[in-house]
Amino acid sequence: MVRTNSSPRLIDVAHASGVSIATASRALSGTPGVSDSVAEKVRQAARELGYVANLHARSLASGSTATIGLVVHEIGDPYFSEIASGVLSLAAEHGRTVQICHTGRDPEAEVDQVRSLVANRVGAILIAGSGFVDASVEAPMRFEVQRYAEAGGRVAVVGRHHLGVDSVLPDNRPGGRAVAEHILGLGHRRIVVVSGTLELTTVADRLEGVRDALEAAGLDAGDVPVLQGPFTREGGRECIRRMLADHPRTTAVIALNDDMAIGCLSQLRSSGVSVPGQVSVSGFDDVAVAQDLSPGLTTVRLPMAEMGARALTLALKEPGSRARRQRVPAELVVRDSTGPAAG
Amino acid sequence: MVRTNSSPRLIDVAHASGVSIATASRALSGTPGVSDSVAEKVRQAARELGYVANLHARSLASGSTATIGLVVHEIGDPYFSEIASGVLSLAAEHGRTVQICHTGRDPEAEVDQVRSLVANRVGAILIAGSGFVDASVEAPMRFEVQRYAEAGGRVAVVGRHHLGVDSVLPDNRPGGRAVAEHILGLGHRRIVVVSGTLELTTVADRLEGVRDALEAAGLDAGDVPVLQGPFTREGGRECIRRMLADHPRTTAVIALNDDMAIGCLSQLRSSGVSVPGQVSVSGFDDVAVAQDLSPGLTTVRLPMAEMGARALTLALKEPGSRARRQRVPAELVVRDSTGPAAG
DNA sequence: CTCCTCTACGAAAGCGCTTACGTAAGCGTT
DNA sequence: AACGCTTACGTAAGCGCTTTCGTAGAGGAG
Repeated sequence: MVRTNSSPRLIDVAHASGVSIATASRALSGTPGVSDSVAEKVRQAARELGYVANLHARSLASGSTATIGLVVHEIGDPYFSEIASGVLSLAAEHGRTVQICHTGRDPEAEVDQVRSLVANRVGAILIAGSGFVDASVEAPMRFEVQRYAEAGGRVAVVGRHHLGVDSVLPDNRPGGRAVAEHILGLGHRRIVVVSGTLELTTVADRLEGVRDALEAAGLDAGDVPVLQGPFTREGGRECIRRMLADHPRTTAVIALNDDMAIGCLSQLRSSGVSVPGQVSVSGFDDVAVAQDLSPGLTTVRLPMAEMGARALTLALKEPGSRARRQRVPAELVVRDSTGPAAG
Repeated sequence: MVRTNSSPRLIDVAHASGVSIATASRALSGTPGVSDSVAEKVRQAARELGYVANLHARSLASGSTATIGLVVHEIGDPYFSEIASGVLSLAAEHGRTVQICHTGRDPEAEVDQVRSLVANRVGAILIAGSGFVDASVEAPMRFEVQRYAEAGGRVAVVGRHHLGVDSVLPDNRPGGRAVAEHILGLGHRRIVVVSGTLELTTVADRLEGVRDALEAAGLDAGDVPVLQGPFTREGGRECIRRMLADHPRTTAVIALNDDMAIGCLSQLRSSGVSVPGQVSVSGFDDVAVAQDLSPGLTTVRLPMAEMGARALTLALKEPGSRARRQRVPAELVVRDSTGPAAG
């Protein structure tokens, strides 16, 4: 913390304007019970002194903070940075500051981050990003969140179920179904799914949707290989290399997020496979860059920034008696990376 | 803030372990002067009670915070989100939390954000992103930063001069020169620069570098059109439309950041212009996705995450007697979006 | 045995605010 | 004229910690 020896305190403002510290406090925070003339005098003095309230003292005394905490897996990932952007913009409108933590996709780091936010006594905690299918991995997180919520803290999550708090949930399963139907509708039958680890609920849900479509089309979902890799561009490249080796006759790749899809496009290009001529590729999320790729990426649009903003709105509202859920529709966006199945 | 009625305080830990609150404080914060046996007893009690220190109280009492503030123009922009990622990772290692503000590229919002960080008494402020050429726009920011620094606050900036504080400065000008030399070396002479507003120092510096190369090659820099637009993908698209209309015989586009370059590629593709067959395109920054574009983007690499981390390191160090400057080399990365000039 | 030095701890004074409570003044009622 | 109500302010008690200072007891030196 800055040595505040030089920075004025409330009492300095009070002296300068000839009132008590209590009146000064009320005048500056807008609490009623101060006459207009006095309030203006105080504000004037504060301005002249360059007074800025010490938020730590304020929080300690009042028992409330304007800070909200946001936990993301990796801020460098466009999916999360777009969510963060939505949160930051709305938070600024509400005069609230946001503390961001990233976990590097490590479930333990995640719990640590939440604990540290609790220690900071933030006013609300927002958690973005997939949860884990394995309940035992999810349990410590759930515990921490519940304890915070019971103590009166506000929590909202985006894209995560099972935490027992308010949530903004994208239609992952319907989205998966829509994109798979699109691929099937183009006549593709030799399909491969490129996926992050199935331990993530997001991945599992999207895959579920893909399977729904496959089975609705009378196919055996078991016949469609699911290649797993890191949920990143590099993971996409890796999966394509495996695909080219093990399933060379594939005509369509359904990647379960855009990052992997971008890696897929990149590797296919390096390997001399034309898209969508020989192989069609689809993604999921519609990150900003998806439309500017070549070919433009067919994907499922999720309004990330809006999802972040909505989560914040939920967290700022009075807590309901039970956890609220907001579904966010997923919309298929067809661009140039998918085309009719070759011969 | 969470109603802390239920959450244990230091005094509860002290009682539970049969020591004074002072000893409990020392034991938990690792201050010497407590016997090992007592310290362990206290830690044990804290664990059992699920005690987490109230950071506001701690900050108020000790006059120091573990929080550091980071100001970026737009967190959804990969340039900034990669810097943020570097900062967050290193901060986590130091057990520090990061409060991120984004300004939406509005100089006034920027100053407000800094003020709010000061109010929060953060331990250090990091400012990422270009400054403004116009000194009068920059002045309020400079004033705020100086006041904070004089009060003992630590500030570091990345990619910004003239604020009189420690800085991490990418080699924008040499980078601009390098990429322009590359383009010239490929035989291009009908070149267009696609640029953000010249009011940003980053833009001005890069452009300076480009001009250096042009003049070193014996060309008149005045003959090379500089198309300005928003420093975004959409800006890139817009500039290409203008270029196709006004300078149809152009063979090379030097975009001053990757975002614009991506927009250029996108618009050229929609307009049926082949890259690099008819027109070569280069970018600047080397955002993560640059290598996965089609064609892979020739650009100038800046180690964004490292720059963020370095700025944090500077801010965490003991303040020097004078502002330190760290230069970060810019490295030309040649990929597939640039090729020999046609005919 | 006295004196001094350490060490390990407790008492208590804040850090800079907010806010319950007390009070004086002003005004309308009965 | 006495009473109550309201408004506008001041007094002071904390919020939950850290840290200075004081002190009791242990141990060594003289």
